[in-house]
Amino acid sequence: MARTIVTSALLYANGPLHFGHIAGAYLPADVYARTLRMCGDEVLAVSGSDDHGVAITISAEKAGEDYASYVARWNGNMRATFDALDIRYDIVSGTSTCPDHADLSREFFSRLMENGYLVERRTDQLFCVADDMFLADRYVEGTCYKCGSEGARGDECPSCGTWIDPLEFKDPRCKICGSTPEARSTTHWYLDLPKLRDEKIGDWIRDHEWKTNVEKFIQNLLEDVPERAITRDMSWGVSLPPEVGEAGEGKVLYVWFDAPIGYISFTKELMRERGTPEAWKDWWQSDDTQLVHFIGKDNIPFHCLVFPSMLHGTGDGYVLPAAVPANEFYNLKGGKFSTSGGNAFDVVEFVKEWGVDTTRFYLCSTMPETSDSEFSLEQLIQTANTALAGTIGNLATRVLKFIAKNFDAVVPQLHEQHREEMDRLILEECGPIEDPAALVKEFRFRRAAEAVVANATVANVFVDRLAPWALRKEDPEKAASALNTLCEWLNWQARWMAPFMPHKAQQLWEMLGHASAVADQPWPGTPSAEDWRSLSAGAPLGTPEALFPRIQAPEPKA
RNA sequence: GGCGAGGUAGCUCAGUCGGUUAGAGCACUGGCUUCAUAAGCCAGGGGUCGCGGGUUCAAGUCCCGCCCUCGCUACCA
Repeated sequence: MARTIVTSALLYANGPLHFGHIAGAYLPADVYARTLRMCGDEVLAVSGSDDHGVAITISAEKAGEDYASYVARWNGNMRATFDALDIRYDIVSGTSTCPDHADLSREFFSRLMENGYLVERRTDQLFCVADDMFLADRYVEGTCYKCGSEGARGDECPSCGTWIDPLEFKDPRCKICGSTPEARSTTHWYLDLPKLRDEKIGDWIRDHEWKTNVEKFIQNLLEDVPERAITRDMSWGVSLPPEVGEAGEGKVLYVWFDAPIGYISFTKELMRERGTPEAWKDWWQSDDTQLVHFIGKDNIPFHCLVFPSMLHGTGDGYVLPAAVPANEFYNLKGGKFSTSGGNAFDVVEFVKEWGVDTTRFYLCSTMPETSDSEFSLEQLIQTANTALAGTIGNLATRVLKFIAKNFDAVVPQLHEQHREEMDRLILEECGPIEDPAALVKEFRFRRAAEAVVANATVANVFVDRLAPWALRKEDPEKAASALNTLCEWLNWQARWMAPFMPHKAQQLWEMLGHASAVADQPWPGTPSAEDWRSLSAGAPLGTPEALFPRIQAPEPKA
């Protein structure tokens, strides 16, 4: 049995989850996991929050909260959003709350050090006495020593674009409190990415098949990959392992170092809860596992270069990612979703108003797979009314209501003399039938969503060709055979819908008279004449209701 | 400044290794149908593929230059 670890980027616990995140890394992961599970694969889906880092401590202090509860709040927001959209993981944890996280992160550090992939360096950095902390480049500002403009940041001058060395500012200011920081000497550890690259991972990256939008980015990056500091002077985070000695006091692992390790530590946490504490190794240290990271494009360097380097550098046989289906960005009104910039809305409220499945489907059908794409409420409503209500929902009601009125609300009989004609018609002559799962496995979610609708169109064409309302009078047996065929088709339609629209799929499944869960059904693939039928004539059907009631477009707001 | 992505129909987007008349959905127009949620089916109009050069028998696709948009630039899909 194939086994796959599906991860979604750990969300930085510093703000709410918005549609950009969801369309980028969470919904595709969920659809992918649901699809693989129906296909019979074993899947482990992992996500959570990335809780450490300076930005969080600063925001928490501004909000007057302690770090842990600040982080817990955003982690809670994430869980609530997942629930609202029915996005499911085997575990959603957080790097500050997962009991296995700190130890495993330190173990990574230690193993990398043993294997000679860490470099210790002493450098000068600006330290704010008032705030009692070393200042990350971005938290320093001053007058640009090249163009003289004020308000240059510690990393770059926005006026002239010069790369700034904050130590060269004549008038450095702490961006947090405005006081003048001083230079202090500090020791940090660097991940020796050039060495890791040269000792195998470079070849692996070059030879690996990446999604096209990842390929160029990563190959370029590989050319001059720098050493990267993986420690920071602060208290909120994972402390360093004891073997670094006194130099490690008051320091923690840098967030981007410990964050991806969360995928593994969360798995450990889950397996311990399940009572099989060693089972995480079967996933993470097994050659048979397929590791798939769902992320947004901004995370490409970490997941395609840095994290694989770390995994390889431990020498502990960790699996390297098989695929990193990074999405581009999902925009709102031409700009990025941004909660701080006000260009966003409350996802939970939105879903309450427009519906889980409708939202999921629309996001799938507009996902930024190959280039940035655009979210629009008008289009969502249009999609809901045409593809969902018109094509799929109406197919179900036109068939099932007709049967309820004229065929006693049971599966009509297929008369043998019609079998061949019916099969040929619907399987060959009413349009192409596509397998959405095949497209999902290629990470083509947009086309997969289209395929679900296109398959419903096949049945709509079939209805129009046979016109059962006329046939009922001329040749009732043939009408029964046609309607039987349509019931069988709906039986497929519900399963095709399940990974994308779990609730509506279940609702349709029940309308067909099933009591089971559609998500537990094996994936159907595409039908072939030999064995695509499974319903028994005379089996009672459920009550047909509009699957997707049409929605009224809201009055344009002034 | 550096790096990356993008500019294709009114809108949102596909376009593989360069290869017939450049595709889809929505929107629009016309016809058919009346089972169904004013739903369905069929047909049609609509494009100088950002601009200018070049390579080629052949360029949306490759090369050079330019314009515009967006993102990242080390905390945020």
